[in-house]
Amino acid sequence: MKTADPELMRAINRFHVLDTIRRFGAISRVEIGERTVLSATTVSAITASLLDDGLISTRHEGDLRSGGARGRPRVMLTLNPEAARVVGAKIASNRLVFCVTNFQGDVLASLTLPVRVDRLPVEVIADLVEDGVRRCVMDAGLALNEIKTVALSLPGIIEHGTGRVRSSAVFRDANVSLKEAIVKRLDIDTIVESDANAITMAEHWFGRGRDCDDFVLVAIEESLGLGVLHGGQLFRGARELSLTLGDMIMGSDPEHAIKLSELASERAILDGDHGDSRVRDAIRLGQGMGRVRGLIEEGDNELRIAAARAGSALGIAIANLVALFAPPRVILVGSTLALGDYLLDSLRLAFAKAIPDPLKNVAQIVIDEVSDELWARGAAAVALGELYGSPWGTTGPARRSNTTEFSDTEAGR
Amino acid sequence: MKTADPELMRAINRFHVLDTIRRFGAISRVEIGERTVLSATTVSAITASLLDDGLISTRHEGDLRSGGARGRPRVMLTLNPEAARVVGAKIASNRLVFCVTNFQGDVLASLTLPVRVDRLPVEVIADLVEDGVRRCVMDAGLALNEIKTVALSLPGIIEHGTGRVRSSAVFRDANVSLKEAIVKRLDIDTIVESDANAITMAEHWFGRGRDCDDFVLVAIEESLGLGVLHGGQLFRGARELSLTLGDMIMGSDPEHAIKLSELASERAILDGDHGDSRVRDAIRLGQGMGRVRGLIEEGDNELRIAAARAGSALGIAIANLVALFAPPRVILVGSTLALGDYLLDSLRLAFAKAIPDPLKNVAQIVIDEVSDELWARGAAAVALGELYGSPWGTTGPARRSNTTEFSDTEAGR
DNA sequence: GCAATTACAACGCGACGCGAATTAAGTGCG
DNA sequence: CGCACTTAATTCGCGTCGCGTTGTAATTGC
Repeated sequence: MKTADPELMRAINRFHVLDTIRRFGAISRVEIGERTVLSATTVSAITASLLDDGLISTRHEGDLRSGGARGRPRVMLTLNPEAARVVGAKIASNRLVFCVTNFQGDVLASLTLPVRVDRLPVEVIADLVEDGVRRCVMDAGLALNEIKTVALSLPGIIEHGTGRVRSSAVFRDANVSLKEAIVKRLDIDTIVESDANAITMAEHWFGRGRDCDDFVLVAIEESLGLGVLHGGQLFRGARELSLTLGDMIMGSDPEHAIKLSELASERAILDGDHGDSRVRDAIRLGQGMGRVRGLIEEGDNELRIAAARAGSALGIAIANLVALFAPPRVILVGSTLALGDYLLDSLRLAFAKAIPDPLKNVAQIVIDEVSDELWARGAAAVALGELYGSPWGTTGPARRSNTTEFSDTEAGR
Repeated sequence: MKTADPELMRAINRFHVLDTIRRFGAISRVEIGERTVLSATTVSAITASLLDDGLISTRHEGDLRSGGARGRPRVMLTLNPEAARVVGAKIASNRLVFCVTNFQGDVLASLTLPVRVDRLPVEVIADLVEDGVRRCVMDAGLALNEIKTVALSLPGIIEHGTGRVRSSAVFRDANVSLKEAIVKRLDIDTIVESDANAITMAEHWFGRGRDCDDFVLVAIEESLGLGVLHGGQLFRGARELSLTLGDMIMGSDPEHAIKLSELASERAILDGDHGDSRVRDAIRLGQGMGRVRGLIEEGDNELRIAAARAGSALGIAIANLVALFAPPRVILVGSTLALGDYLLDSLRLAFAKAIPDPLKNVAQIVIDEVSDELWARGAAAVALGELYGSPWGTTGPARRSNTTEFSDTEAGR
């Protein structure tokens, strides 16, 4: 267990304040105090330190209290967007997506490389990633040494701590240290994270989970990912392993054990006899499910059934998750959602049937169709989240700024 | 999020020290410092405060360092067993089990009431619980006002915070406030917890999870319970709902959705055509599975198949849990384990088949057949765990003991 | 009996968060 | 135009925390 010392205490409160500023944008100190339940004194001290470190800046406008604004006006605080830049990336089997963001997660540049990395050797993938990162950083008008952290996200079972990829649909080899390969090439702090966790952070920071510190996210793409946000933080297993959903067994008979991924992954939906080359091409381009939807609408009954079957399986799996985690919200994302109601109707039905009665109204299900860029942005958010928590400045006590003290004393009197 | 203040800091470290003393029995201050990674100074201050509050006591013996014990001998510290007493209880459908423990969880008295509470109104059950608590406390030679907390555990979905029972196999009604009913009768602090969480704590404190801060426990009885220990603490869902396993759906088709409880609960195993009255009677007495094992050994093929089917389903469910939580250990408990290998062979086989390759060696499966009393003791441990964390003494700073100071100064010189 | 060794307590330091008092920076009314 | 009023933010002093250093206590070995 982590030992509790003043340093930890400050780290917690600093993060809390910084995160509050991020979430509510321009916000005054008083309001931070109200939201964090820290005293005004403490908030002042912490914000002074943050200002000193250049992580936030002041703005003397935007006080939007109701009309009669009596008293000393509030000084609004915002993140200093220039405080740091990070790169987030999504590695999928048929494309690499990069984005550079500033300190508050605004996208400065983004880049999609539609290359099929599927089953390539790690070293080759790492080369591609290096290339993408360098180009995207250049596009943002930055130099590589201005990037604080690179965060890579990909499907599969990832050891967050070590940056090892235990297994992934996009990797041929198992148990490779992706982090090491990237650090060797870029010499920048690198984080490797499951793509589901990345998009979970994205939803929490920018999307449908902004107002909610506890939710479960299910990512339905080629792989089936799972992200759990618990108390505002990503829930990682005991060994910092990321969670996956595709390996969930749907069936009671080990002889006929069917994994969820065999029912609900994109590959599974297409694995009728659809050798249709147009569809396969569309999938290469990452628009497979849109095409599939089109085919269903044109009357392809086989695909319709496959979609419904996938939806049913997912509905059940989600009900199982709700029974396990009892989250107030379940967010669904991923390219497979392009199937629309062909997937969702059966999903909702199966969920409703499967969810036990006392948990009926525990979880609200939210569908969110998101862009690839948001996934990459989520990876960036993972990186930023770690920056927010790490100590800046001079291992920094919340010291009163000495510089100001001098000028004040001399000029003022 | 909890705001970090000095009080929280002290609570954490105090708990940490107290818990270390509990786990390692007679232990010196230096050793506590090593184990908690707190400085010797801090440990001294905290232990002084704990001594002051009477929660621990010193013992000038038992220094078991290797032969050549040079230097000032270590003073060993132990919990003061008299510091508090709690009652733990297990409420099952056909029996109530109580135990009174002292501050370190030793059982002072225990009591089993073989009554069928199944489907009784809450008020009646509460009456029975009241009765049992009073009798058990008396058996321990104590008065009711010497009991600090009562912790009740029962199967089902429990809201730990409010003490409400959302649904339980032993309750006829849904969504009742058991805590309230008990407090009204006994006027003692009451905790309501799922029985799976209770036995999880029992395994952590006294059983097969002593050395391990992260594990998953599956309780296989009439109901199927799930306990998750994460970082040394019970993992509770966002709403402090306890987790259950029986509602996990084993199947992909919503039309034929089968809950795990329909395959692996004791009722399910017996629900062949076994109206055999001897078996039913045995079940009433809580020895059903032992009898079933006997019948299987006598050649009852139907039951053998049912047991194997249950094992398979459980093996798959456990594999799913491992895929979700990646725990280093999975502990299996519960009366159904009396079936022995008739259950476990198929369980192991199904688990091995279902677990995805990269997670092959993540989790070690441990079978632990435990007594009813341990469940009740686990409930007591839940109560004690909360006591360890709560502030004692005078909202107590780690003050240097004033009393001792006086006598020392006056007597010593 | 004295040195060496080890455990523990006492003291002082720096940092934290908080409440009360103080200063800053506006609005509104006469 | 100026003065009271109001609210925001800072400063100050207090109590607490954990930690490093120093001092003291209680042994063993020679």
